[in-house]
Amino acid sequence: MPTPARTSLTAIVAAGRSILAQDGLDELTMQRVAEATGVRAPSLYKRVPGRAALVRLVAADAVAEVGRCLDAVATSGDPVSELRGQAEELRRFARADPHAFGLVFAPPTEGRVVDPSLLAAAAAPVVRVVAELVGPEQALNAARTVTAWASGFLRMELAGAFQLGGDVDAAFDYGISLLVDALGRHVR
Amino acid sequence: MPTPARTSLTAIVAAGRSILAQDGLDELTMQRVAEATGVRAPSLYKRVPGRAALVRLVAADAVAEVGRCLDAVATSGDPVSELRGQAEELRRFARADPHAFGLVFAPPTEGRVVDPSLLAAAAAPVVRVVAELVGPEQALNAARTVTAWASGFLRMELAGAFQLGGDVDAAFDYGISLLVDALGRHVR
DNA sequence: ACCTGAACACCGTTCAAGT
DNA sequence: ACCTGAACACCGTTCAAGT
Repeated sequence: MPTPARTSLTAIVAAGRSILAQDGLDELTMQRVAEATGVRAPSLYKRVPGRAALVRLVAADAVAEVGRCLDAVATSGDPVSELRGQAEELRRFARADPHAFGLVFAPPTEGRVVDPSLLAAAAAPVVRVVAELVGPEQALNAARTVTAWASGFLRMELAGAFQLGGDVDAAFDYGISLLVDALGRHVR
Repeated sequence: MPTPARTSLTAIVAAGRSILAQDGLDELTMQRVAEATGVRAPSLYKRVPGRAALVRLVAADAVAEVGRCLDAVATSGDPVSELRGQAEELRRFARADPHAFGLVFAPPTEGRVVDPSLLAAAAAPVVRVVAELVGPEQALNAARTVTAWASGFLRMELAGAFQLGGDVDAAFDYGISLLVDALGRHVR
């Protein structure tokens, strides 16, 4: 006899993101997710193949959110200030949800990669803004440079890797200014 | 009655790095390290407080190696080619030992940070080369920009995050060229 | 059709007992 | 002093049994 479902994939992923945000990846266990969704751990396997897949779904959810944020923030019409705004927006996200940010570019060897099409969608707003700055031919290379810098900087900042003193805010501003200036000069 | 030690901290860390390199972080278990060092798992606790600390020691070992590589490669006397060489050297390391590279800037929330002084030592060769390029005042900001870009780019590359097509080697070259040019122009 | 308790394999960690 | 087997808590996962 059929039984009504007591949870759903979206509820599971939402619970996963909440636990990740609050207590980190190690605490993102099947048991805690089950508890948060009002079900027992074995029931989760009706919706999700296993923990690794769940972590990947949670990461994908975070990537999608980042993409929406990056898109929403680029509305001024001026590519230079839009690109700065996107960098600052990414920094805001990283600080608001550092565990989720840390999952975005986790190496595939740990079994946590995000679906390629989702990564592409999240990167699209940056490519769009950068294209206005350097033109379509170099847009991809330029967007990759900016994205690499921003994600690397934020990861280092979150990891507490800036240990040589100095003003980290100033270093962030130095970096984005250097890139924006260099890319702006790239136009012809 | 005293018993001669059957293993050592250095042997434990070396075994840990080897297992990490070959099979990834999830396989870096106390049991596998114990097996590789010819001892039982509980004995490891005589040298190491626990798995989290062992992972940190392994990460520190990798960071120290990166620092030595970055130092050894900067000998041409020309800061521009030295900086390019350091970027390529970091890429070589990341490809040779992706799991170790992935551990270098792991977020502190996962409990894996490297000792600040070790990070400083590893970064020192880059700061030295960059200082020749932009002068001492902006050396730290500039080094942070280059390091953030390089580590972010390599992490994305290892994560398979470059999904929009294009030549990834060309994107790496574009990025380091843009940075070197911009920093070179920064001199006065 | 979905949910559950019980069970299994595995891991980190502790500790009393051995040498 | 160092090492070990045994034990404990915990987690991921499977599955037969329930509704």
